Amino acid sequence: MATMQDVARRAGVSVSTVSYVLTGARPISQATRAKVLSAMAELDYQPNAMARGLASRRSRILGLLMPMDERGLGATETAFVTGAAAAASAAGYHLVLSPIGAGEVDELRRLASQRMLDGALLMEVQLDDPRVDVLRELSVPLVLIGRTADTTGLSYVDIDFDRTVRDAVDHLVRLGHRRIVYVNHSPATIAHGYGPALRTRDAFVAAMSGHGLDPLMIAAEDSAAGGRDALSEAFDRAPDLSAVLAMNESAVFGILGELARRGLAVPGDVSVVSMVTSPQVAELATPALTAMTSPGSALGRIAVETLLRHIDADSGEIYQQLLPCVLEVRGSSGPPGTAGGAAGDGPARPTPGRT
Amino acid sequence: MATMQDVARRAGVSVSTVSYVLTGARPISQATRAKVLSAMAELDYQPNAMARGLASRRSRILGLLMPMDERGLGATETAFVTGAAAAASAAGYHLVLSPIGAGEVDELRRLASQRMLDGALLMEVQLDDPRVDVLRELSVPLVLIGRTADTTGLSYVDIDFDRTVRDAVDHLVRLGHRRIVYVNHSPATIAHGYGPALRTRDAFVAAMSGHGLDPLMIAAEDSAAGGRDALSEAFDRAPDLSAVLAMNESAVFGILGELARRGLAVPGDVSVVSMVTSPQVAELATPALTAMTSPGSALGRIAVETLLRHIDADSGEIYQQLLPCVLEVRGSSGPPGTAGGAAGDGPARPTPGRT
DNA sequence: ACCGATTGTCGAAGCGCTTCGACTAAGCGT
DNA sequence: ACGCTTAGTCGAAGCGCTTCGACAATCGGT
Repeated sequence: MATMQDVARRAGVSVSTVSYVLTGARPISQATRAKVLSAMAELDYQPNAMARGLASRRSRILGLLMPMDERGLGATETAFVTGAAAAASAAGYHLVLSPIGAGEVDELRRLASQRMLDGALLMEVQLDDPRVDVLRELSVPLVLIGRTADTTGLSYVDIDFDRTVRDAVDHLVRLGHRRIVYVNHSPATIAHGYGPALRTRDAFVAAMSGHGLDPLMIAAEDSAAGGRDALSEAFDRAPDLSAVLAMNESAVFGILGELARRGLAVPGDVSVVSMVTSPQVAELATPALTAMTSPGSALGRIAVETLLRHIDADSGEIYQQLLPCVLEVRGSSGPPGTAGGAAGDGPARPTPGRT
Repeated sequence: MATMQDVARRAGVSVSTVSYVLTGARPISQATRAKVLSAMAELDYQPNAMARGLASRRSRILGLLMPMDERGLGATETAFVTGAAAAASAAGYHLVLSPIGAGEVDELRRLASQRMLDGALLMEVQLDDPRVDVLRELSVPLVLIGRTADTTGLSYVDIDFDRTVRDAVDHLVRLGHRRIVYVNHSPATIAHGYGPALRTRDAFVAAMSGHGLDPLMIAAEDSAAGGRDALSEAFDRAPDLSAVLAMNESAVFGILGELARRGLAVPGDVSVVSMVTSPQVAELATPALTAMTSPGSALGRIAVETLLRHIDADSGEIYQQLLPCVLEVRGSSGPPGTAGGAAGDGPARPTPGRT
C-alpha cells in the first residue's frame, strides 16, 4: 500500500502538496499537478480512508438507514438504493446501507456518535421517528425519504401521493368508470397514522369528489386474505363497482384471486389499478397490472444530492420535494362493462407514461 | 465529543490504560477498570471510529456486497441481511451493505483499497466472480454466500440444494405423487452455469431416480408467462402429471394462473411446491404455497461468524457449510386425484381467467 | 531469600492524512 | 518605484487512537 509519503517523494514535492492536489483546497500549478498525478498512477496510490477521515473529520460516508422487515424489499426500494448509491459514488462518497429501523436506535447512536457518518438518509420514516431525534442531537445532517408528522426544519423527498392518486383516478374515469373503490392499507395502519395511507385516502376523496363521484374506501389487511375480504366488502357496499384502485400490494393478489373465484374477468368486468407498484410485481399477475410506478431511482438520486448540499454548505436551508408515480397501463384496466372482450393485454387506450 | 484524553484525565490514568480497558489487549486491575468505565459513562464517551481504525489498521467494518437487481430483494435476502447484521453487531462490528455486484468491480476496488473493509461477504456469487479476485488481490478476507465454480481455498455458506430438493420430492412422493415435473430456471440461466439451477437439476434427477420415478425437468423463463408456457409444455410431455415442483419464484405465479385457466384445482388436480420461497411470497398465492423456506437468518449469522473467524485468526483455514431449506406445508400440496375435495383453501378451481 | 515470570501501568512513537501559518515569487494599481 | 494581493509550495502540528518498550510491584518456587 503506497502512502502519500511515497507519492510525495516520487513526485519530488511535499506531502501537503500531494494533499492539495487531491483535495483542491489550494491552487497547484499544472506542472506540479501532473507530476503528482503520474506518481500516483505509477504507485497505484489510493488514499487511506481512515487517515483521511481522522484528519478531516469527514468520513465521506453517507448512511442509508433502511429497515429490513420480513417482507423483503420491493423493486421500488432497490431502485431507490441504486439511484442513491450511484449519486453518492459520483460525488466521491460511499453509501452504506444499514438495516436500522425506528426500533434499532441504539445501533444508530453507535454508528453516528462514532462519527462514521457524514449524513444520513432515512427510509420508511414514521410519523414520529426516533431516529430523527438521535441524529439531530448528534448533529448529523439528514434527509427523510417520506415525511414525519412535523417536517419543519427537515428536508425530505417523498412520493407525491396527491398527484399519483389523482392520475390513477383520472385514468379510470377517462375509461368510463364511475364506481371506483379504493382499497387502502389496514385499519390499524391508518389508525396508527401511517402517512401514505392517510394522504392517499384524502387524495382519493378529493379526486373522486372532483369528478362528482362517491369516494368509497375500504381498509384491507396487508395480505392476500385481506384483499379477498376487502373485495367482498366492496361488492356488498357497491354492487355496481367496476374498478378497484389498490394501495396495498399484498392485497392486490387476493383481490385478483377473489375476482377470479367469482367468475369476474379483469378488466372486462372489473378493472384493477395498483398504486406504487414496481413493474416486476405488476408483471407477476395475469393479466399484468396497470400500475402507478414509483420513481425509485430518481428519488434516490435527489435524496443524495439534497443531503450533500446540506453537508457541505450547512446553512440551515431545507429542501422538500415531491415526485409523482407514473401511470403504466398494462392489461388490468379497460373500459367498464366489456366482459369477455377487452381481456388480456388488449388495447386499453394507451396512455403515454414511463419514467 | 469526549475523547480518550478526557476519560483518562477524569479517571486519573493514562490514555494507554484507557485504551487497554477498551480493547483488553493487556490486563487491567479491577479497580482501575472501574474508574475508567465510570469516567466513560459520565462523559458519555464513544471512541472515534476513524482514529481507532487508523491506529489499529482495522475498520471493524464488514462489507456485505449485495447486488441490487431491478427485481427487488426477496424476504430470504432480507432475512439474511438482518441475521448477518445482528451477528456483526454482537461482535462489535458494523455491517455495511454495498450494492456491488459482479459488474461494479471498480467501486469494490475503491472501497477495499481504501482499507475500509476488514472483510467481505459476497451475495449472488457467480460461478466465476470477479469480486473474488479483487478481494484476494487486496487480501481482504471474504466469505461467499453461494459458491463459485472452484471453491478451493474459499470459505462459503450456501443452501443445501441436494437435501432441499430431496425433501421436497419426498414430501410429494409420500403424498402419493408419481408424476412430478420440476420447473427450473430458464435454459439460458442453466447454460450460463447458474449454480442453484444446476445443483437442483441434478438433485432432482437423483431424488426421483431414488424413488424409481422418471425425472422430468422443464426450464422456464423467469416470468409469469414463462411459468404458463412451462406448464403447457409439462402437460404435453406428461399429461398424467399430478405435481409441480418449481424453483422459479416468478414462474410459479404463471403456473398457478395457467392451472386455473385450465380449470384445474390446486391441490386437488395438481399439487404445487415452491422451492426457496419466503413465507411472505408463499402467502401471496391462493391457495398459499407449500414451499421450502430458506434459512435466511441463520445463513447470515453463520456467514458473519465465519468471516470473523477468518479475520482475527487468519490461518488459511477455510469453512464450508450448507444449510437445507425447510418444508412448510401450506395449501398447495395434497394427495393426488382428489379434485374438489382436497386440503387447502377449498374449491379454488372454477373460473377460467383467474389471477 | 533470590530469581524469573506475571501483572499492571505509563510515556511516547506513530497510523496516513489535512490544514494552518509562513514564505517566495510574481502580478497589480498608482 | 511602492506596498499589496494572489498563486504556489513547504514544514509542522495535529486528528484520536493503538501499541511497544520500560518499569515497578507482586508472586510463586526452591
